[in-house]
Amino acid sequence: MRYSSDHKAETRERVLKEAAKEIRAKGPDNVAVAGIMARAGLTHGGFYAHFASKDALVNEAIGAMFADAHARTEKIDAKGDPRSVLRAYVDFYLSPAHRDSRDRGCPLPTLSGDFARAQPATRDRFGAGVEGIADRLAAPLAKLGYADAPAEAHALLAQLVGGVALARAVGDPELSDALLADTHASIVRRYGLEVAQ
Amino acid sequence: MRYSSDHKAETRERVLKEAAKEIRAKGPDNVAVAGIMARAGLTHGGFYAHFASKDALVNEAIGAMFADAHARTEKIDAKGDPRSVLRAYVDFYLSPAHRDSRDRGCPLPTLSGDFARAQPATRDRFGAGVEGIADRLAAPLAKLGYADAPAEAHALLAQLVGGVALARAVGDPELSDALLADTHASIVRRYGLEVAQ
DNA sequence: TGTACATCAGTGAACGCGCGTTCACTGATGTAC
DNA sequence: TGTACATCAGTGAACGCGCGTTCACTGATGTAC
Repeated sequence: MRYSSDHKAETRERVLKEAAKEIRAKGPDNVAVAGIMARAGLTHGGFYAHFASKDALVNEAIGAMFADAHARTEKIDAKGDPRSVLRAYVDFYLSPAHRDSRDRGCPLPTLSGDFARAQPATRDRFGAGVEGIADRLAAPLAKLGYADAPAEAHALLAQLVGGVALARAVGDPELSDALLADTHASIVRRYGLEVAQ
Repeated sequence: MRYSSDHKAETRERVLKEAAKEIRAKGPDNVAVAGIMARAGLTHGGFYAHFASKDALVNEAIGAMFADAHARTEKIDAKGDPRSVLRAYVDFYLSPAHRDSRDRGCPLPTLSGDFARAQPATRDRFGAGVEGIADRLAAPLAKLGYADAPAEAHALLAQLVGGVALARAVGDPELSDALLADTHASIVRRYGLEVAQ
């Protein structure tokens, strides 16, 4: 069955997208090649026409995950006021909705543990994703007058990631909500984001 | 080979301890029953005389992990001045040494991703560990006059956990060091911990 | 005190299963003539 | 325009391997007599 010239590229893209979702939801070690291919409407045998190995897929999926998360919050940057931008990020990031949708949200809280044990090439890609998100936080922080905005962005990102990571891992729903709310309040207070929104 | 009456309990404890180390280092899905038993000087067949299943072992190992991490930082609480206590925690937590010793450090940065996907019983145990550490941070915060010390402790713990989680996952050593240092500086500034230590 | 037996922590072979990977094959379509 | 062939994305059976779990067995020691 021969297809149009870009059919293969489209299939590859579809597999990558499914992989990016599954990996965020289950972690790289708990997704199976056959499962991802089935989600993409294919059988597992064809996988190796697109990727050299499962590791290679995971590696490439990292880029897709960050791109996906980025696209989801893109319009936030359009708000002019840096305080509003920052507040919108923080509201989204520490929301119960974000906590409860691992497969569509930011890869950092779910996967930093898994990738701490991964190959250097994989960790480099992950690091690039971290810097990408930190840069997006640094922009409004710089506008707000923070002298070392990149450093401030690191500290803020750490808190966002930790808040969601803990809220997701904890069994008790009340504790989970409290972790989100308390982290949120701390950030809002620190950066003077009360009035924004 | 019949042994002294508490021999079995000692063996069980040894297996648990090895499991707690291995799980922190590799994640629950990447440790094998046979491997843990071998580290404990036994063959894998005897495992089920001590634990009902691998899941049960992981469950019990969570308690051992938090107890181990707690023991490692126990003397910090002895410092009287709450500012010194807090500063010592933060110094330890965000140190390169802690980042580089996953198998002996705090379970939160490494395992919150894995346990977000675990059984409710497992997540409840994990949640108890989170609250235990948060309580230890809340004590000095309360002494420093924070009105809602438990909430403040949640926000601080989130930042500590996120900082280490990111620093461990990232490939570039410079970025990793920067994440630790920037997070550390942010906390020191916020809680006025410059003078202490 | 000495002997036969029961106990039970630990051994090691075996099982079933899921998964990553390989490979011979299919069959629709573009291309050469 | 029509026919034979080459291409190649995708199929599905099969492989080897690691792992969780089971189970018949071992053999040192406590206990009953």
